[in-house]
Amino acid sequence: MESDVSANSRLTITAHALTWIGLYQRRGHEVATSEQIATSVNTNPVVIRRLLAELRKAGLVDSQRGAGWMLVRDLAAITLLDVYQAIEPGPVFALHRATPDPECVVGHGIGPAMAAVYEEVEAALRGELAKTTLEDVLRDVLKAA
Amino acid sequence: MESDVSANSRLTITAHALTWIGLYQRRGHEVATSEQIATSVNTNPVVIRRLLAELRKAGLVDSQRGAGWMLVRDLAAITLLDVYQAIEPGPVFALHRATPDPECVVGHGIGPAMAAVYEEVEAALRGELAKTTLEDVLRDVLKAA
DNA sequence: CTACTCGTAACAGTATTTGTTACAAAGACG
DNA sequence: CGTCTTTGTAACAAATACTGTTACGAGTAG
Repeated sequence: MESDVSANSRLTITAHALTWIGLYQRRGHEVATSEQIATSVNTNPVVIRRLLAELRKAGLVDSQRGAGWMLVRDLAAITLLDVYQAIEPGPVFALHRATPDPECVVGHGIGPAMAAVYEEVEAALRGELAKTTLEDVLRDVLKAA
Repeated sequence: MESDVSANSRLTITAHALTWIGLYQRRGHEVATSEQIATSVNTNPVVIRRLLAELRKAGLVDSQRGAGWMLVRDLAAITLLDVYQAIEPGPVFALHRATPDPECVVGHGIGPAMAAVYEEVEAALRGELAKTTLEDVLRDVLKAA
């Protein structure tokens, strides 16, 4: 009814996947398959492969056919900002879809004014995401168990 | 191609509308019509009425049939956070759509862990939006002219 | 060769945002 | 009282995004 599916669960899913791989590797395994991860996340393996493919482009994970996925960096060296930037290239806020009336004072100047604000907002958002590493996330997860 | 329409322009449009009303009133007019505002924003009047209707619920503006819209508070007393909260009730990030595997350590603990992070991120976002008033926006707009 | 898994295209279903038309409702005013 | 203006909303279409799903080709290991 008001489940708000507009919001992205991509960061949640991806952080979940990476944390799972990290814990699995820490327990002595080489690689994790997308199906194993998908079982924990409760989704389809293709969803996992799609997201992890983005992370591979960003150099956070690597994969091998017939085997599975592995971390390139340690969990402590990956922040949520790294993950966010790998999977969410777009901004949170957008300017006008259609160019406002340039004859109007407000229509002329509102774009740059709002853009300046949005830049600071996104910087604050990124700064906050950078504070948390996946090691922090795993610590919280294990503490809750 | 890469226009990123996923991002919301609602905050931009609404801030534009309020700033326009504020300037119009400052020039001696009582009310502004949705059609006047829509001309400056370059959109349909119904889009303006829909967004301003949300703001009316939040007590930021008022309207009269056959007349138009007016500010309830001064521009200096309205922050972008006020506007944001009036039109964007949902969070930026969402948790899993389907409940993750509760048998898995990660699946069990990842939800609360990410929720805690998201809460701080949204707090930072709100804090940043609260720093700017519509008076600040109007000042920027007039400075650019 | 066989089996396993990744890599990816293709598609459907759902939801949101935006733009648009249409029309009823409420006031202002002569 | 009748007319005109504008709001208040419903209804609909188009564009976009996200998620889930099936299908199948492409590597790699044993």
